[in-house]
Amino acid sequence: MADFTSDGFCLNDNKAGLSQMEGHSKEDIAKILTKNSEGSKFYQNKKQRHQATEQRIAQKKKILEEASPADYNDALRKTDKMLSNLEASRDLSHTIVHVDMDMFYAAVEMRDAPHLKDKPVAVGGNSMLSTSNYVARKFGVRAAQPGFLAKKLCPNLIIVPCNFPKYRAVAAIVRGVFAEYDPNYASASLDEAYLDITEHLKVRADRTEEERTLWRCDCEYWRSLDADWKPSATQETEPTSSENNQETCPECGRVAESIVTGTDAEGAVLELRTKVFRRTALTCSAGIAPNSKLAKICTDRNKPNGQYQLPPNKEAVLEFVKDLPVRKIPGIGATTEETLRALGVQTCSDIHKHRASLALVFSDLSTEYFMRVSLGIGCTTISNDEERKSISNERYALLPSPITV
DNA sequence: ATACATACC
DNA sequence: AACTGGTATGTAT
Repeated sequence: MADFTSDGFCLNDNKAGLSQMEGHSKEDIAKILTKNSEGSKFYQNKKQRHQATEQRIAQKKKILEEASPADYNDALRKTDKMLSNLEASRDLSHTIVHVDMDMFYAAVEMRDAPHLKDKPVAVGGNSMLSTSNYVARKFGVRAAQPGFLAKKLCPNLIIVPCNFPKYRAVAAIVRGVFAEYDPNYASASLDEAYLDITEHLKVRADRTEEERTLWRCDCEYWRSLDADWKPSATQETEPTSSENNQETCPECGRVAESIVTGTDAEGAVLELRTKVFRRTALTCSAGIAPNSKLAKICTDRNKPNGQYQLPPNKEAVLEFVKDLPVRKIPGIGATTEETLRALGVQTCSDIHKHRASLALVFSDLSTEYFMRVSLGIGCTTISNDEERKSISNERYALLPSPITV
C-alpha cells in the first residue's frame, strides 16, 4: 500500500552530492547576520524597542516587589476563578484542522521550474523575502529576511520574484479541496486555513471503502488539475486484483496503487492532503486538534508533508501543553516571550505556576488569555470573514493575542 | 477618538 | 547601502 505521507514526493534536502553547499551552523549564521546588520538603522530601531521592553519589564518587577501578600492572595483567587470558569467551558466536541502549504511560494516556483529543485531558492525581492526552500534554509535563509542579507548567507541563492496572480490561482484550487471538508473554512492567508471537519466526519462515517479509496500511479496523469483520478472508471482496464490494491493506469498502462483512507480525522486529513497534492503537485502539512490554537501548533509537528493529531481529551491536551514553550503559542511573539521569561515563565505550565504574578502585572484580558493558554483552551468554531463581520461581539477571536504594554 | 504597541503572514 | 506592507487587536491618553 502506498504511503502518501512518506513517499518520494517529500523534499529530501540531505542528498549526497549537495556536499559543496552543506549550509551553515547556527553560529555561522548569527555571525554573518550580526556583521551585516549592526550599526544599521534597522538595528538601532530594534535596540531602542528592546530597551523600551526592558523598561516595561522593570516596571512589572517593581509592581511585584511592592505587592503585599494580600495582593498576591487576591490575584491568586482571581486566576483560580478564571481557571475554573474556563475549565467548565472546555469543549472537546469539535475536530478543528489547520492546513499550511509547505513553503508555498517557493514550492510553486520549483514545481514550475524543475531545475530549481536542488538549488537554494527564495521568493521575494532584494529588500524582503516571502519564503525559502529547504536547501536555502540550511544556510539560514528565512521568510521575512531581506534579500541582500540572504545573499550574504548564501551567495548562490536564487531569488525568484513574487508572482501573486499565480499563487492566488493555486490557492483557489487548494481552497476548493478545503470546501469539500468544511464549506465554511476560514483562510488565514493564501497558504493557510482553518477547517471544522466535525460535520464531515459524521457523513464520512457512512462512506464505503470504495468511496474512501485514492489512486496514484507514477506517470504525470495526476498532475491534470481538478481531476481526482480513478483507474477503474475505464472499461478496458478491468480491476486486476483489489485485495493487493493494484490497478492499471489508463494513461501509462503501469501498475497504480491505491490507499484506503480511514473514516477518522486522520483519514479525512490524509485524503484532503492527497487531493491537494493530486490537483496542484504541492504538499501541505496539517494539524488536528479540538481547537484552532492547538491545531496550528500541531501543524508544525510533522512539517513538511505530514500531519499530527492531538486527541480530543483533557489529559492529552494538558500533556501536550505542559512543556510547550510559550513562544509556540499563536499570539505570543518575541516581546511577550521576553516579558514572560523575565517573570520566570518559559513553558505553559510555568504560566500556571506564576499565575498570581501574571495577574498582578497584566490586564484582566491578557491574564485570561494566559489562563486559556495554560489549559490548552482555544476557539472551537471557525468563522470566515463574512461571518466574522456579522458577529460584532465575538467572545474568542480566532487568534486572540495578549497585549503586554 | 487617536496614537502607539504587538503579532501574523 | 539596504530590513515589506497590510490587517487585526489591545492599551494608554
